[in-house]
Amino acid sequence: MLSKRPDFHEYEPRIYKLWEENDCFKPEANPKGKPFSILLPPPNANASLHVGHTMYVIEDLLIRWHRMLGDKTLWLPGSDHAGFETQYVYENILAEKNQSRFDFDRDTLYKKIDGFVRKNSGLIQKQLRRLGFSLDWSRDTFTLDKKVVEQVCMTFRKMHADGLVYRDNYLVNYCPHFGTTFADLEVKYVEKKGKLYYLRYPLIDTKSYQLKAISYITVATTRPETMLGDTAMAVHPDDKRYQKLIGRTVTLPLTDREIPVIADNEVDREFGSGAVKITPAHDTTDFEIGKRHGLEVISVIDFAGKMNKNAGEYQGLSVQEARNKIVANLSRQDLIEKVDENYTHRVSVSYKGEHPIEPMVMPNWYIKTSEKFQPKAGPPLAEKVKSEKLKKDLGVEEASLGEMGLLAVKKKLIKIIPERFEKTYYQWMNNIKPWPISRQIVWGIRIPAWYDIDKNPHLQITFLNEHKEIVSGTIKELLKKHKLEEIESGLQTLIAPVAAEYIIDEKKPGNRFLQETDVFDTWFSSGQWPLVTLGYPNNSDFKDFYPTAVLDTMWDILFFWVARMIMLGLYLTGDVPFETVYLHSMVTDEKGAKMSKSKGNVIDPLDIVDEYGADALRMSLLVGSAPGNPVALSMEKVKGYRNFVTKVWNASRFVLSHKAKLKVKSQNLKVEFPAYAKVPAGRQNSKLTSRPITELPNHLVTKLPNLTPEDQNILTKLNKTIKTINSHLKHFRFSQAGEDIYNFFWHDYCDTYIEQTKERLYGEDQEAAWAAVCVLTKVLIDSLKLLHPFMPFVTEEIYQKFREAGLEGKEYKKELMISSWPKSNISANNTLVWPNP
RNA sequence: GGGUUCGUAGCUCAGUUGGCUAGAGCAUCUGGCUUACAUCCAGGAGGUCGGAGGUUCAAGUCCUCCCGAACCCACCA
Repeated sequence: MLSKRPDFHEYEPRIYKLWEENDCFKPEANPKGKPFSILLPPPNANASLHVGHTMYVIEDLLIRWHRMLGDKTLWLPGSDHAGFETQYVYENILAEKNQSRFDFDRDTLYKKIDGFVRKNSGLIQKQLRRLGFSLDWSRDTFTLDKKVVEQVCMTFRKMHADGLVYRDNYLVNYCPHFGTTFADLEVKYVEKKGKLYYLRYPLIDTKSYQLKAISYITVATTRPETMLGDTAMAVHPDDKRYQKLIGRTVTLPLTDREIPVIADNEVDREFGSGAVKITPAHDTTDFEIGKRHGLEVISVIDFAGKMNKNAGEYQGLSVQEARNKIVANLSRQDLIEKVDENYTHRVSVSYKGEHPIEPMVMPNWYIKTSEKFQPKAGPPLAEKVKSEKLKKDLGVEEASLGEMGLLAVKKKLIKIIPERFEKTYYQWMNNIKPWPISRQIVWGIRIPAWYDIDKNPHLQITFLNEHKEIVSGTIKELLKKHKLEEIESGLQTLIAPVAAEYIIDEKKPGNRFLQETDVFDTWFSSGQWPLVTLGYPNNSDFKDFYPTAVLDTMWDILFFWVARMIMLGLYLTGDVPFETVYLHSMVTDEKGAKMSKSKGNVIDPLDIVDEYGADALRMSLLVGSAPGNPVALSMEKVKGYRNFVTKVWNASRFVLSHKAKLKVKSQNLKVEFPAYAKVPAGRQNSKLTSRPITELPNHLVTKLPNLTPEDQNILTKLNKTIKTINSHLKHFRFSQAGEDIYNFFWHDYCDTYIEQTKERLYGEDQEAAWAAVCVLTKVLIDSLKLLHPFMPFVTEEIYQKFREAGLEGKEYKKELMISSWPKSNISANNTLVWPNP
């Protein structure tokens, strides 16, 4: 008998164990079903559960539903090494001990972080279990597992062979604080108040007749210190004020250099003086302009954020110090026209820690995304690509990664929900830029490229010598004083010139080689997630489950992750990695504000699970949320669904108690519960005659002659509900589905139908009571099934109680979670029909 | 600058390809401790669906403009 209130603290862990021990989470539970799979977006290995992860309940909902439909269902878990994020966390720990990454060689630092991650991993897996997630833990994958590293390196090798990999000296978002570059997507902008300096650059040739009235040109800048790297001044070609100056030369103050005045459309005539200084080495726009005009790139800031040797007397100063000194010196020469002290502009900062980004020119590894290519080995693209739709549009034989990614969605091979994100996706894919895949950190998969030190004497090396002192220089110079073994074992960083020769190999190709110290961007490895987890190319999981059915994630990583998986999936397999992309809600606090530590409004989902149970939390996240829109999580809402859990519990308690009461009497009546005796005329020979009512298709049940109009009514409503819920789930309308089953159960079943049966249940007519219990049970069990994907724990617990009480029938599997989904059979005009015999 | 979305009851939001008197939860008011459940039940009040025009037999839903809010991308030297 059920207790008066559900004790979820007691049954939730017990039920999860029951499922796990009976292998319910494995696809082998339905070996003959058609494959249905979802990959859990891998959380950071060292992370603990936050409220964002709880939205994966959508995946559990889909997975549980399909499992009950009889599909061979796989939900595959994993965790991500989260390169930069994790190193960031670890460096903070080092800082507490007054240490930094510079105190260790590369390999030692890697091992320390590895130890840290291993110590902290596993926590989130436990927490995901508490939410009831039916993940197949036997297939758990970590992005630094051997098989993953091997595949990622293989992919890189293939891309290199296909001419998609290149190194370039490009202006990158360099963060001097972390010592690494960031992709554009990883850079944030913050509003900052600063000064706008108006600098005068003296004109040469002022004696010329037309120009004698002008002795200098003024430019406006927020970064006067970069003037040392200026290689031109630019004006708009149509700007009348400067027309005559185009092609002339100005002196670069504080230096002995002379720079040309050029014309470029990028220049905004309205801004400042309409003339702009061009520093290709330290500004994105300037870099582009410099490229167009073939300007020299003079870098004046080094990777530590200090002025370098090109800065002359300012060498060694920090950027800020140099700025002060330069402004003072210019001022002395009367070359500062004015200073706007209250200028608001947007400054680029790293997304973590918000340290200022210093645009820098340095060599990085890139993937070509908009150049057409043709695989060097294996079948040509057009043959390999599996979809006819895509093939047709790829043209005869060539396509770029970006084009393939774009077409996959345009041709509906992948559907994005909500649809409006397809437009955003197109916009991004149409303007796709080269993908920088190298990061200057140690925590990640090291790029398998090797430099022959004899052929590349200019490799720039930083290492810890045997006395643990940092030594820097070119390899050629360093080898004069140090042994190669000493350099290699103490290696921190290696920067190879763009032109450096290298070999791609997973193993060291020879004694006199050094490996690249950059690692792959985390998204390069997680971009291959569907392939590495399923065991591309030969594993049976890959054959069974690729392409996966649904990819569910928050919209903020649509480009970081989803787009990359699409491109890499198509590139390697010729097929899309998933058929539907579902972009779920961002969970906010009850006022709709984003949760953040600084705001102090962070809710720990496990606190909610402790107080109200996992089922209540799950329901709160599923109902009232629309894809792509935020879902506000309030305690009031959770409480409401906790009440619903109690309601389901009590209704079941009611049915179970009457079933128990009946059992004694039914023996007197010689009627075995819940078998039924009466079948409609003409169906006596049916196989169905000896089956319990709870197993019968609803359209048969409603025809039973000993049912009342109320019974018929609830069964009809149940049928309708099954039908609409199927439709909602099929179309990813989880919120609607949840609301419908909630309403059906609470209002139709409990408030209306249960009340209607009381007269019979408490009456004298045992046969009538028996019929009522039959229908009560039938509708309850079907409802538990419909509710199960939403609230797995309480429904399974109740189901187990019914089994203990003797719920008979072949169809009753041991666990509700692997039982079959209720069937509806209602024709278009909503009347019940007989099937053809 | 380019793009997307939102504005529906006091609050938080649903509302599918346009189709019966616009829904839910919470809050509120009235009445009930009826032996499944007071974490409950029965009932009520509360909305000119941001504003104005248009398309249509029919508009919360489609189109145009306006007002207000949020977000994404690019980026200001």
